Amino acid sequence: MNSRFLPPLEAWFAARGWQVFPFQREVWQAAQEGQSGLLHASTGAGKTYAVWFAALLRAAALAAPAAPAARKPPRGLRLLWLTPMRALAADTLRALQESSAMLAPDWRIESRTGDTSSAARARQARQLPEVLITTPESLSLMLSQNAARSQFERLDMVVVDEWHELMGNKRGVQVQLALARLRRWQPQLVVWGLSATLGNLERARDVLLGGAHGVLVEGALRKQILVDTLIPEHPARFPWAGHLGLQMLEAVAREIAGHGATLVFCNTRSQAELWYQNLLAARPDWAGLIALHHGSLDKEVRDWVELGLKQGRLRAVVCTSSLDLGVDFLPVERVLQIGSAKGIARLLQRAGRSGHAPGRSSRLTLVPTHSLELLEAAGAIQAVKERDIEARRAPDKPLDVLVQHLVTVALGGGFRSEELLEEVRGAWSYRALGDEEWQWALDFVARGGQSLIAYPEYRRVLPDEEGVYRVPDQAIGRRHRMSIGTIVSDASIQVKFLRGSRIGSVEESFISRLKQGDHFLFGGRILEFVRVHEMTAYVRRASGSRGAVPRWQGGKMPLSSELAHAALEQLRRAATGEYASAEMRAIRPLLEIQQRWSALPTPGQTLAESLRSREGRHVFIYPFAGRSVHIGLAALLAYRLGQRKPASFSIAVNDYGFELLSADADSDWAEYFDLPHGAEVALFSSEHLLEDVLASLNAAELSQRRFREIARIAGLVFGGYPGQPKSQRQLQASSSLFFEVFRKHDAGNLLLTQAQREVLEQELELGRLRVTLDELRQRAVSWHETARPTPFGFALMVERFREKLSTEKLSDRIARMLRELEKAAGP
DNA sequence: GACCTGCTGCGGTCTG
Repeated sequence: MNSRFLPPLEAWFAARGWQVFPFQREVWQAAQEGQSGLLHASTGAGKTYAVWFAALLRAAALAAPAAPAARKPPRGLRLLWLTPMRALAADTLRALQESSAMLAPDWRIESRTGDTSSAARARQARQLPEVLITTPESLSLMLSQNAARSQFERLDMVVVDEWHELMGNKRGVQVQLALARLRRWQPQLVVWGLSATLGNLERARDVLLGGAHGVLVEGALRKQILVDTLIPEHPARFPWAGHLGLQMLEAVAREIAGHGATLVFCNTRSQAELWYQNLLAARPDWAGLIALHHGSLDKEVRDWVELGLKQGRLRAVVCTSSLDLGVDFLPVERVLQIGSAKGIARLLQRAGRSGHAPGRSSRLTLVPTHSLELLEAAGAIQAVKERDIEARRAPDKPLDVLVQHLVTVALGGGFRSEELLEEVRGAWSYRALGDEEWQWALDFVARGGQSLIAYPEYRRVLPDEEGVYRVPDQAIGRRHRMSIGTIVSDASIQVKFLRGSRIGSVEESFISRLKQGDHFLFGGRILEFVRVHEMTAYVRRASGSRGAVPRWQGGKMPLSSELAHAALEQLRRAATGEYASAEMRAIRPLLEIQQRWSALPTPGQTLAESLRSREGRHVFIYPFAGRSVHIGLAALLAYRLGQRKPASFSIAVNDYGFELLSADADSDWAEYFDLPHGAEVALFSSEHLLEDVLASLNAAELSQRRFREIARIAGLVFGGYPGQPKSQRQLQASSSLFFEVFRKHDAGNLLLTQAQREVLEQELELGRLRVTLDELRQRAVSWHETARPTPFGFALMVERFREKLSTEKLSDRIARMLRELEKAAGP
């Protein structure tokens, strides 16, 4: 490409009254020189950038040496634009088409996800448009076509929008593998990513580019972001625990009434249902002006809500992360976050949903649901000011995604082992893939591994006489294309009115607890359950205002380290009497009770509390490391204490700390924490950490759950044909069958190893657990025997999570039960 | 005196 076309490009923009920013010029310059990179786009919509990039390519195409006069300019795909969401693809397509008359009148600009008619697909199969907007899944599908290579032969540039959303998960790995393939076909390929603010932008660039050289361009437009807190009117009477936060209902309703369109973010779907219902009850005149939006509602319902937001018809929408991304809702003026945002990145993302136009600022208001969240709010506001934002880690060589990719490539023209290995290692996540691991994956798709040799449906890929691996059977190819992707969703039950219109879906377990005639709250309405037929629950509208609320078994996100540290820092200041912010002044009375009865946990000192109650002996410890670390830590300590003296513990955790409870109130195990500094160090040792963690938790059961997802991605378990979903139970049965077969007959199966690794790394956050142990060993323990639960301890006592761990000998247990019986029976 | 968590995203077949 030739840089002399940069000035005309700028003139082109200027003629349309579009401002050109210095960082934009930087991207153009770099891309024209054939460089790849990452643009840190802290503000602005991807679709605007799409126009910039298309303009750049167009200028370059015009600059290329003219084709012989008689010939038409060559057609074919030039720019591939990847977005993580279909809604974004549609939005970007619209923006590009609006400028296409001026930009490139003879270019076709299409989206692969927009028009999925067979005519459109056939046209694209013959000849791709010059600009194609699509998703990671669709790109993989294209790579699975036999003629894939020729479709991409003219490709100049790939841009990955919202890369921060993809890089940390398996969808991002899928993108990495696809890019490695495109780069191999087209070594000059220019790849750019657009990313929101992350704690590790350089790494984000490296992951995208497979470690190859690239630039990082800083988008200079820094949006003003205002974060504040809705302080409870009577902080002293605000609950010490709880997550629903309906005490704030009136205050929230007043906020909504006093401002323009508002998004009300909730952390869970059932919470959103309850808030929507309660807001309507508090302001009946808002019927039709407020709406509900979450991932289990039917697409048609959600589309209606999104349109209403866009057109400015709605005053407020109560939602979950379903509205984190997606098209821009210009009218949104305010964002409310009910309960903990759990992380700074998420908070900024949500804040950015408001004031979505140049020059306008974003405003987010935190709504605490219990007292300690005031502390989190104070920390969050500070962290936002300092832009202390979480990093994202790319998964490390997930073999399920690799196995899927092998079949995709075998379908898309076939591969030779050594060549594909080299290509795969060009993807960041597989840069350290070992030869044995490669051989294992190859063997797995060729024979199904050791234990499945007898089953032809697992011989998915076979080498021909020339050593080219291909898929030998059409049916296998069809099945594979139907299950491409890394998103595994649980089978759920459709909810429909008797007349047939769809409302959404709930989990099977919830419906199975309902009897005919029972009422439940879903989609913002009270429904009466009628019957279940073929994975569909039929309902009718019900009168009344009460009903059970469906619970969905979703992910459990822990408080991020950044936010936890920010909260702990606020405690450090409070310990020295510094209460500078409104949040901290509101929580002051509570923290003073905490200090009076015990002490404040601070970054330099671990607080341990002990309490005797009717339930037994409690120890509370507050490392502020997030709930998943606390689960591992609590189980580990219980295990290590149990090694010294047989005991049985109940465990409770939250994001701030954990509780160990032993029913034996007279036992002296708790005093281990009260010994002179050094005695507890052995408990906090990170020696034999892995063994102890595995021994202390039911790791097999956790792995089995993980394995369900892995089996789906690796293509072991087929989700069923559209319109006839297998029930949850069927899916579980087949994946657990594989799990058992592998464990018994194929212990070296690397998918099993991967399941265990994912549990340790993602569910228990072993790395963070190790860091926490190191911190705990270095800090002094401040030990307090208290007469009653402190504010921090109370929150733990009401946590419902109770995990039994018993290293106690059966006889001791029976003796204890007898003692209790005698006590209960009286003299 | 206080309480009752758990997100999001995509894709596809067959017939005549």
